[in-house]
Amino acid sequence: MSIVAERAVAPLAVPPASNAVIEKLRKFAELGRGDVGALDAVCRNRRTLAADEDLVQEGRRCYSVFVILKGVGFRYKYLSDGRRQILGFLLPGDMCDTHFVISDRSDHNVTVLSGSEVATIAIPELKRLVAAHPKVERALVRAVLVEVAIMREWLLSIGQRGARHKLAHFFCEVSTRLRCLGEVGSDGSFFLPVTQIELADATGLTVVHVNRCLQSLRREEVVIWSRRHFKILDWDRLQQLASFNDAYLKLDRP
Amino acid sequence: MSIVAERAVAPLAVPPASNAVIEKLRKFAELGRGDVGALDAVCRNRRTLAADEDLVQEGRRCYSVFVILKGVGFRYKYLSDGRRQILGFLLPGDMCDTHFVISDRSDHNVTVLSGSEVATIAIPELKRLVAAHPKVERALVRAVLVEVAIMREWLLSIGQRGARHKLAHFFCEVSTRLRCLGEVGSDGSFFLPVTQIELADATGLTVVHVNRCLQSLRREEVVIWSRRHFKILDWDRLQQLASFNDAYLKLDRP
DNA sequence: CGCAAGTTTGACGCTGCTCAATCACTGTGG
DNA sequence: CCACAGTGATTGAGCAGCGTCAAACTTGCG
Repeated sequence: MSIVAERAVAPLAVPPASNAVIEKLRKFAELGRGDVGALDAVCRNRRTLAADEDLVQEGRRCYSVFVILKGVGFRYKYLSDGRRQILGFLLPGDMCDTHFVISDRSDHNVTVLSGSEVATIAIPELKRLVAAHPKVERALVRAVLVEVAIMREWLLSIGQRGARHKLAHFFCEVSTRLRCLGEVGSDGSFFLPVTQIELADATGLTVVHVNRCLQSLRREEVVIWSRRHFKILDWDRLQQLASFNDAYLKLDRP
Repeated sequence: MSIVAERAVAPLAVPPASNAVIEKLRKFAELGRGDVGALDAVCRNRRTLAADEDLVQEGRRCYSVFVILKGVGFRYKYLSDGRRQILGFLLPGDMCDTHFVISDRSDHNVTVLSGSEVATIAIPELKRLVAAHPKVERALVRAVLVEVAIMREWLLSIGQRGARHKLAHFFCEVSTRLRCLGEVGSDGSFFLPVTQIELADATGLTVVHVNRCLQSLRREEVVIWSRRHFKILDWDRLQQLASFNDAYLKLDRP
């Protein structure tokens, strides 16, 4: 039973000037040729980051926003005793902290995992972009709304679900989001470079307990994993465990 | 030791046309006379609600937004097994679901407590308002940012704090927000019409445990309460228990 | 090869949950 | 005015889910 996905991406259909952000925002609004061009231009300043390099730090002033082009990032916050809560994951195409357009301070940290690629956009540049491209602005606002909906679902999950159910929900959400990006194989496998430590901090559990729960999910042949590669064997069961409904991840264009 | 506040409001300083929303948004932007007038006009359609009447229901279409003028409301979400998570509280001046401007569906419920007064604003009316009054729009966006910051803090709290600390944090946050509204007496007392059931659903604890924790806080003379009236006796201790920092509730105007 | 980071396992016990009963308060109808 | 019901607060007993501590093991990497 191999865990590794056969190449999930479909490179054929991708138009010349495209990247993860463009693909994502296209789902939220009908973008014109000019919109796409402007988005592409604004993502020109790219870099690949070392693991655990913070993009944004609590309390610091920020003069630019970031877009994940490749890899995974997450927001997090510390408690004074050192406990950490992960607030949400950033997948390719996610733009973080668009709110710096209004406020230049952050109340939380953002980091990326091993060798992710991000684009840096200066705030004035972003302002010009949305001013000149109302459809892009609309799409960005929608993206933010989905992000907040995800936070509500996390509150529900962390507050009310039991440990196995929290993990099940996490896998449902992340794999659904990755599937939208074409990064889940037809066999339900995907690559997610998070450690059990991060899984723990995201769900409000301890590493030890996460480990045991994962194993029980493996024993029941729901999810298996091996070195950051996960594979969902029984989606129905997983969804049922999580009482997962993907509605909150989508925003129907009215 | 009486719990009830001596009248905390200062009716003298209030200008003729004002309400909770105007007061709140004034903290986020310098509003002109026209802005205030428009806000006042838009809040004309008021009504007082029966307890536990839902303003918004999950999955339903919505054609208007609501503003809390008096009283308390909250957002919540159910799990399929009936467990409920409260996602956040709405205090006077809070406008809920401004995002209906973009999407007309809600993924969660909103309700108000006993005899709150709300204003209903039709979406097109709100759109006209923000289009004609950029300062109001700016203030509304800021209000949303603070709301999201509160959600992040709740994720941290629910995920990482212990029971007593969750409650302490809850009291810190709510009393700080109420203080901004002038609804906390100089002796630290305030009226908050929530039951221990709601406290439990907000913190992800059970009623029984909430009760025991509250009592331990009372025994230690940190907080006391009696029929919806709370009084913070030892703010420093409470803040320390919660490791509370009010920064996330404020947005410095740059 | 040897270290560092992450995973896995075991033993133990506390925090917080469940179940269940009682008490207190408020509003209702007779 | 009181009996009664409904809602919320309080208490107790018992227990389990999850955390803590600690150690061994596995994998990646210079």
